[in-house]
Amino acid sequence: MTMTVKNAIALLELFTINTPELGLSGIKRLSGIDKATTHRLLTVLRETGMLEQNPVTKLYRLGASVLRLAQVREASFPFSVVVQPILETLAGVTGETAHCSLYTNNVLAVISSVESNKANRVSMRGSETLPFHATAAGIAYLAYAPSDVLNKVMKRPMPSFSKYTCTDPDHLKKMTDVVRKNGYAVVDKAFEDDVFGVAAPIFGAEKISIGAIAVATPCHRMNASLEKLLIASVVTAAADLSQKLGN
Amino acid sequence: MTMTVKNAIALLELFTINTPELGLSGIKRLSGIDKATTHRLLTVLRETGMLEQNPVTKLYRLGASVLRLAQVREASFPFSVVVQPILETLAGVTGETAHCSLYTNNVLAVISSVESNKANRVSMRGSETLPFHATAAGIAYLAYAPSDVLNKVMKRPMPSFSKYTCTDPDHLKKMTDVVRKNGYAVVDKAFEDDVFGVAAPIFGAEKISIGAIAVATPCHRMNASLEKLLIASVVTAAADLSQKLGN
DNA sequence: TTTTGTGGTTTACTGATTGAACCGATGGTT
DNA sequence: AACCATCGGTTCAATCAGTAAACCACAAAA
Repeated sequence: MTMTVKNAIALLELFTINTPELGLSGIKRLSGIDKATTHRLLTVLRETGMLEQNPVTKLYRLGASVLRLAQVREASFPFSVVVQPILETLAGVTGETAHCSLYTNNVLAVISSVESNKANRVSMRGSETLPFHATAAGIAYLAYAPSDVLNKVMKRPMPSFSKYTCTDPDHLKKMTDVVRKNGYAVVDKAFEDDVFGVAAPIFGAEKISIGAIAVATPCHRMNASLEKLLIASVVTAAADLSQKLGN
Repeated sequence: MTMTVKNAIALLELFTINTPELGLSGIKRLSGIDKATTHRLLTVLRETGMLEQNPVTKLYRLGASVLRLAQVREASFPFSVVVQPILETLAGVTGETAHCSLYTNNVLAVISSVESNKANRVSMRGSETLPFHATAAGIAYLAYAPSDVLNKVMKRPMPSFSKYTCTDPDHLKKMTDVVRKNGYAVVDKAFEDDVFGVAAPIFGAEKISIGAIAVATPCHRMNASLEKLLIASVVTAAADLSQKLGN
């Protein structure tokens, strides 16, 4: 139902850091929506300021309206501004890339990240949304998410990103059990080869997770003592954030 | 046409800094849309992450999706991050409240502002969008806007906010002529009693304005030398911003 | 008990949405 | 120059998704 609105929002979601500008044909291709429909949706989105169109290249990009909306949200429910220093501390203490993601639209959206200053580090460019089943952040989130979210994820296909990706629903469920026991998630090489991730959930009201805070390290740098440090730091950071959010 | 999407976006625009959380009935009241329709739109917006709902109070608020969208836009077309220091300088030099707004959805949306640190100052709280005909920012923008924008504004009713508000289309047009001659706009007590505003347009591609940068002062503090300072500072700031935006 | 307020749901009807086909322009190939 | 593939954008009849009125359950007040 209400496919029209869903389609319109879906068009907005096509714009990413790697593809910040798109033309009509590209949008049609990516969305799979009929070209005429796409064009009409784009027109409305342009008229409402959600999108802007470069008059010469005809390419569309996200408009000023999204800035205003984000501003309103930040003013009433500060997040980015609260997360930023926490991530900076986390990245500083661990020396690795730290990021924070929130549940939206059936994925985890990376809202903020601070990259390690080591030459060999994990970059978040191109990872704006994280799959639940293949990332530490995803597993950590799922462990404390409303139960229907976990069920939905288990029902949907779980694409494999590496030979270590968990693709079995039962296995996934067990991993969340472990997280609930430990309070954090550790995932090795499941999303990207050579990336080791540690994450802990961040809580909204009623002990239900709303996202996760995580640290990602190149595998070769991993060892037992670093792992200990990462876990302790991430757990602290997540608790700190949850508390600052007033929950 | 495509009223559905327009309505959906309109619902998002109802959330403001002063009313960051709204219930179904309130949204229905503000939007004038049928309750069932409103509810279904809200449901879709919630499912897509544009809105979140407090499970206990049932109130809706803007969701994490808007943060992600804003992040994408900022990454590809930095604005807030570029404007911020310029506004800080502007507010510092003039000692008055400075703000920057962009054209969206038939209004100027205040994207960023830095308030004066004087006790008696102009606050931007509650002024998230500015009417064209009654603010210095609006006039400055209109003077260099695509001609159809000015025509549209002149055709629509121009509500009066004070006894000095310009409500005559011809008068408005003349004001924009003056702006084009001077390069800046000066508007006295037209939007709020006791507020004096100076603004200059900021340019995108092709010498077409995309918004404005402005300074607002309590009237009683105004005098000829302060006006000179404001004008010079605003013009400089706007030019600086336009140039930094790469146009 | 009745009224008025929430948030939320169901229904038959209808008008808005859809998508194949089309258009004109642009740019590269042969 | 003729050709082909794209591009962005438009048309219009068929149909399907959205609408609005009425309804429900609950809570607080009168």
